Amino acid sequence: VKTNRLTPRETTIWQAVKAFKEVVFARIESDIQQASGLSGAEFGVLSRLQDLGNGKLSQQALKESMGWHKARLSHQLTRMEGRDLVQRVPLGRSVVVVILPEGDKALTLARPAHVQAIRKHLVRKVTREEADALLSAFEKLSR
Amino acid sequence: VKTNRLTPRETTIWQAVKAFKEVVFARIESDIQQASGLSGAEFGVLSRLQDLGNGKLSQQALKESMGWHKARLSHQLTRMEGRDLVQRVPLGRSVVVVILPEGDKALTLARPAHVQAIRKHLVRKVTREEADALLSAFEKLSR
DNA sequence: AAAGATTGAAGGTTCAATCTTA
DNA sequence: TAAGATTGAACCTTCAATCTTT
Repeated sequence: VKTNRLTPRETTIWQAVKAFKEVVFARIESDIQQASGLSGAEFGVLSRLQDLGNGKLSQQALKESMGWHKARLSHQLTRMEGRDLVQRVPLGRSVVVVILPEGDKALTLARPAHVQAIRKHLVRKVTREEADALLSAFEKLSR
Repeated sequence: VKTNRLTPRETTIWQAVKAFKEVVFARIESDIQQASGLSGAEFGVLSRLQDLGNGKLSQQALKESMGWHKARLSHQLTRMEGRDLVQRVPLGRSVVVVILPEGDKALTLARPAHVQAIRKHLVRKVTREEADALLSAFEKLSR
């Protein structure tokens, strides 16, 4: 059948999905920001620099690990250099990204906040069974 | 206990949630854009103008129905006026927003694409039971 | 003054076009 | 040339500051 409208049930699902997306991420990122001044994107970049490269990583490797497109990372690094969180070091035709002291300091503040926020706003809010159900549903939906 | 790291299970949940958020919305908005040229935000504004006000709504009412802050709507309307999708009409100290022919045309194309996209990328991918589980989990998480 | 709205800056994201260096 | 990266434009979002009209 050719329909132009969602059923009430479909509408409910769609609304719930939208609300979830907006609310949960906003809360988690807000907690990280309060604790460290870092945005979610900044935290992601800095953690990978520290975890995967001990504070130093090629832009190429950083791009892969974030799953980002080159332009996205480039713009992000430009902003982060402006805030003295990282520094770019040209190397041949590529670039190495290095954490600066400011970035390191902020990351130290952000790490525990990140863990606590995910537990508070996500993990602890559902039972183990509900979490399992979410996981299997998300797996099918993201395929 | 004071921990600085998520457990493997927590990490899995967090990754799944992030993947879900990025993938599902990107797919749905991409389908709408292909069919009509409208972004998700534009589609939201135009649908409400049509559904709630028959093509014409006060900016105030539009803001409420979108659940947006004033600046967000103002910037959005500025862009949409630039694309000739809507027009602002000053009225006392407030503003009435009117759909223009371009907006109406695009909306006609977008509506069926929106419905199909939600079914294709969301509703049909999970069983009824899984959808119920998602709904109850989202309800708890968004509170 | 207060309500309704706009503006500018800063951060984020995507695309296409461009630069740079091996 | 081609890989690695940058740039500019357009869109999106938030915050604080600023009109504007009653």
